[in-house]
Amino acid sequence: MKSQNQTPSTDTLKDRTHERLQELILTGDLVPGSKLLETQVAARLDVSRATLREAMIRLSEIGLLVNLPFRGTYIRKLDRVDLQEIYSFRTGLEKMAFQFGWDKRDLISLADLQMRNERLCQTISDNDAFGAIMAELHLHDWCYELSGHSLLLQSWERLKPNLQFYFAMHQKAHDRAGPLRESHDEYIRLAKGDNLDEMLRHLEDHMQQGLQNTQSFLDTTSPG
Amino acid sequence: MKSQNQTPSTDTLKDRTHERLQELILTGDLVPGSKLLETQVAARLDVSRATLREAMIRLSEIGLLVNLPFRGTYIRKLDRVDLQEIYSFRTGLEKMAFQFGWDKRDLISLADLQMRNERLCQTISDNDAFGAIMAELHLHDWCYELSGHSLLLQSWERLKPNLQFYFAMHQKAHDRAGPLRESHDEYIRLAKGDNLDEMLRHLEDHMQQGLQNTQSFLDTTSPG
DNA sequence: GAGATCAATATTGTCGACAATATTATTAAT
DNA sequence: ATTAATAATATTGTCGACAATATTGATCTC
Repeated sequence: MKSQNQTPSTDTLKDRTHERLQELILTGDLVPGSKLLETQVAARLDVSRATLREAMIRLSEIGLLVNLPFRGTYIRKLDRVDLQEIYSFRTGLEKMAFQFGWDKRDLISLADLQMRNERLCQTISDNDAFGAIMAELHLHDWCYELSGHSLLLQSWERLKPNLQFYFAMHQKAHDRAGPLRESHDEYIRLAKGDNLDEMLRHLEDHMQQGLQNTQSFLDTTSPG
Repeated sequence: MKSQNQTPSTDTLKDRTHERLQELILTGDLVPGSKLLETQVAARLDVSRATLREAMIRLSEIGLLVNLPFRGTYIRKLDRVDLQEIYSFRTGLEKMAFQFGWDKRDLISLADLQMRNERLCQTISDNDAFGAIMAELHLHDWCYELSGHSLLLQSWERLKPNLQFYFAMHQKAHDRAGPLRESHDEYIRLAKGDNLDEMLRHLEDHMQQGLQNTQSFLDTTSPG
């Protein structure tokens, strides 16, 4: 009667703990810069310390947590320079993605892109701030999936939570803070077009604009 | 009398285990594709399973190990497509590094570059294959350090062990397999010059050549 | 009263044992 | 003899306890 190795048990407690802890960080439930007490967090998530520690390692690798041996693990702090690095690196990655994927575009994938943009516009119209963040990231996922480059995709998947972190903090600060409705119009237009260089050049602008938007709230919040 | 928090205990057993295990993989002591039995490896390294597991997670994140939940952890396999991805991604990263660092070059850093190249030539002359691998990687470290971009550097540090892995396997296959003595002459010349575009274009060729060299042995070894 | 020295507490690092799952060996049925 | 079902074994996942280190608090000296 058991499903046996039909479903080969892909879910470990460690993985679920990883997910839930990331959620807690991205929600802002755990405040940036604060120390994470293993016993306390383990109790809150109802897992053992060993399991929690395994989950935390991956978040430390990504950069959402910072681990100091024997000293403790801290939530990443908001920092202007870090944010700039995230964006400049992201720009480079996304340019790579478009270069790798440019010739792989077809009607199906372009229709997919169109859909992702429409979903983004929808969430913005609905005033669903969190949904808009997720929808924007999902829109940008497109080029990485298109590229068919697993290392590139992995790298983006590692970077994404950090972006999401800043987005969430931004959103938490002033609560009308998501992307603008027409912010991706040019992006989509060029992605559908046939001029790669123009697309790459636009990416710089697009990212710069995104950085400005996200960066703005850092002045008001943390003076350092 | 105790040094106290003068030296804030940066060394954990987990970290040393991580290093040693990576060493074992890169030496080819643990054969590609083979399964890693936790009890066995833990005994060999004289650490507990919990400690070993924490060390393995980081190696899995990098890609040197592949973890299947409840099934086990395996040494990465040699694969032609993977190697191509490593190289194409590396090309993109290194182009980024040169773009970020181009204006930061000065006499000191260029002298540093020169020294790294000389050391590489020296190890090649000495027929020190392993040393040559390390020296070549260290030469390429230069541009990432120059860029001053921590995310970019991190990304390179993650990719590097995988390259080293293929280099080591190559070297193990036919044992005269390191980089050629003059392979970096053009690279150095352009890095010292004032034409970024030319440098970037050369990078493509340089990497393509490196790929060809490293890739060659895959045919003879593993047919798949 | 400020600063240093040492004890007490809290927190992280490491370990060995148990539980859950997968793999292998055995048996039974056709 | 081949395949399916089941028992036995091996391996990974998870836990609670102990050891090592850091942090806090108290005591002492000047």
